[in-house]
This record gives sequence, C-alpha cells and structure tokens, in this order.
Amino acid sequence: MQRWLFKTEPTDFSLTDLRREKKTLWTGIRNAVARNHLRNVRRGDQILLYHTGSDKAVVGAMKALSGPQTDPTNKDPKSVAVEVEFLQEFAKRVTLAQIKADSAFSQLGLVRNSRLSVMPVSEKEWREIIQLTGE
DNA sequence: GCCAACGTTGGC
DNA sequence: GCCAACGTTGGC
Repeated sequence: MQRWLFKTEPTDFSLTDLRREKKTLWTGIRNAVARNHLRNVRRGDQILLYHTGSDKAVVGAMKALSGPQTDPTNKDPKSVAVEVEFLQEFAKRVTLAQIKADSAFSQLGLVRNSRLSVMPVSEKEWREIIQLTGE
C-alpha cells in the first residue's frame, strides 16, 4: 500500500465536494511528473488531500478505488485518472506553513516543488501529518 | 495582482 | 536537440 498527496484548487473541487459525492474520478492531470506518479497509484492506496489557493492546507484523506485508467476528459490516450473515495475530513488542518516549518517534510514534493499536483508521501511523512491533525 | 519557478512550444 | 519565448501554477 502506497501513500500519496493530491492537490486541488478548492474553488474547482474541494474536500466538501468529495464528501458530498462520496467518490470521484481524479482527472485533468497534465503535468508529466504528476502523471507518472498517478500511474503508480493502486486500488487501496491512501491519499492526503491538499487545498491550494486561499486554504493552503492538508484538509483530509481519500482512498484509491481504482488503479490508473485513461482520463475520459482528456483526448490524449496516455492520460491518466484514478477513482478515489472520501475517507475523512481532518478536525485540524495541517497548513503549508506548518509543513514548511517541520524538517520532517523537507523531502516532501509539496515543499520541494510547489507546483507538483500528485506526489508520493512516505509512511513517516504520513504519520507526521496525522499526528499534526490530532487524529 | 505580482512574479518566481517550472513547463511547453516551435523555430532553427 | 537547443533554447528563446511564451504560458501556467501557486505562494506571497
């Protein structure tokens, strides 16, 4: 089981939207590096959800319901999408400022490349995030 | 709203 | 295949 962090602009699609819809097909990933990561997602993987824009915080968790499949919203046959389901909304969000201030996350893609929209999260990083949520 | 950092495109 | 010019993202 692998762990990931997916980024979203909450005015486009937020954790609240996912909670209401219960599951969604994660589409629209065009960046090559992000796409390669997405291609490695497997059913059952756990995913942190990060809101960009005015939130800039990890707000909840999701679970992959499928492995990689072709993105039906993209005519490029190499495009990738995965189906995800809502798992939980964290009582305490973990802000980008907190993440940047914590040396445990110095290797995290979010810190190293702020434009990356899909990235792996190590087990240690995952535990650290969960700890900061107080869950 | 600005702009740094990163991606992409296209002329050569 | 290089790289200048342009486009996009996202933090500030």
